[in-house]
Amino acid sequence: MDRRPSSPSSGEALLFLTDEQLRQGIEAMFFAYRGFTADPDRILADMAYGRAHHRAIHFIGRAPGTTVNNLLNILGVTKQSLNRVLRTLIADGLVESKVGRQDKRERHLNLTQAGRTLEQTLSDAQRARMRAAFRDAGPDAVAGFRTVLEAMMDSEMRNSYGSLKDSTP
Amino acid sequence: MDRRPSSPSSGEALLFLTDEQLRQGIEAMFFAYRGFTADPDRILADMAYGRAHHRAIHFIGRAPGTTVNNLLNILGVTKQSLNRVLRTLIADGLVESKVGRQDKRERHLNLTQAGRTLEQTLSDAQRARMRAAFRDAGPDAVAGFRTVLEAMMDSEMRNSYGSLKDSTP
DNA sequence: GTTGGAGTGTCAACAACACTGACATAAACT
DNA sequence: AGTTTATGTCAGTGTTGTTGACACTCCAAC
Repeated sequence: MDRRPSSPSSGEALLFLTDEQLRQGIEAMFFAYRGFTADPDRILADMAYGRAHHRAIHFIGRAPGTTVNNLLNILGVTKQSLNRVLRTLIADGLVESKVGRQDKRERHLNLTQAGRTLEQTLSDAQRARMRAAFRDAGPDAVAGFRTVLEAMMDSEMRNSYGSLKDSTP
Repeated sequence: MDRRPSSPSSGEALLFLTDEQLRQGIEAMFFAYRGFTADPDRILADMAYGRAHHRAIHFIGRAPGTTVNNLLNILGVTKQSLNRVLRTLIADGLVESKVGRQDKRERHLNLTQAGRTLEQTLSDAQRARMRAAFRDAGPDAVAGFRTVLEAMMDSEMRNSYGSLKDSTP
């Protein structure tokens, strides 16, 4: 019903995207995301951790000293959900939580040495796959990949993403 | 440690990917996937369904008459997990299951009219976002996006993806 | 032709991780 | 002093994944 054959009509540089092309994009996203999380999932399955722990560790490693509230915004989960994960990570000595100096209500989160080690392990597996995919696809494809992904984010997410992207020049 | 500055050295068209570039790719994937599922998730939250129902409906709509086992391979979950989802969808009259004619062990799955309607609703939301992202990014970026995603899949997934991709010329 | 194994689908119970709602504490702000 | 903000916790619920056990069907070897 929404199907437009690939016959241009106006003078603009419009993209005529068929239903089928869009569905293929959707499925590519589904399968690729599964591949994307497969390696860390395998590693974490052996420990008592899951994907939620991985995400917390990743973003704490990425923005050391971040507050709980900031992490909450990045991850987009409830504080109860995050708290369950953080509690186990702190109890297991992978993350440390320090009361803020200026604002003593805040807790600043950092990875311990053990936390950094696990972060490296998980991240190595995921980066290896990403590196292989990037290498197979070539530089132009990588640029396109990034462009489409950024366009697919919600605007609030784009803010979180952008601040992380710019934080390490 | 793995950090290589962007200075080419050999004659090959190698990509020098810094740790930072790879991390950005990982985060782009994370945030984009959230955006990608956000719209259907919102719609499904009002009904008694979740993302698993969406996936089942999508792939049944995509490959009508498929068997439970085939769906299992595509989705990559246990048959028990899929069965719970299918049971509710069948009970609610969105999917119908017919015993195979040749092999009576198999069940062939199809969307009912109501099922097709829901599939359209969910798919419309997701396609709209995908279309907007594709349009913003441009044709070259779209091609790159697809290339990288295909390279990121596991090989078994690539088979499922490929067969779907080719099924509708 | 019967038996045994492989393939397929179903039911039950459990674990992980998300959610809401309510509440407590401490610090900061006005 | 009263309100807001940041964080943590307890209890309850829902979705979605898991394993284990079991029934039915097919096919092939005996």
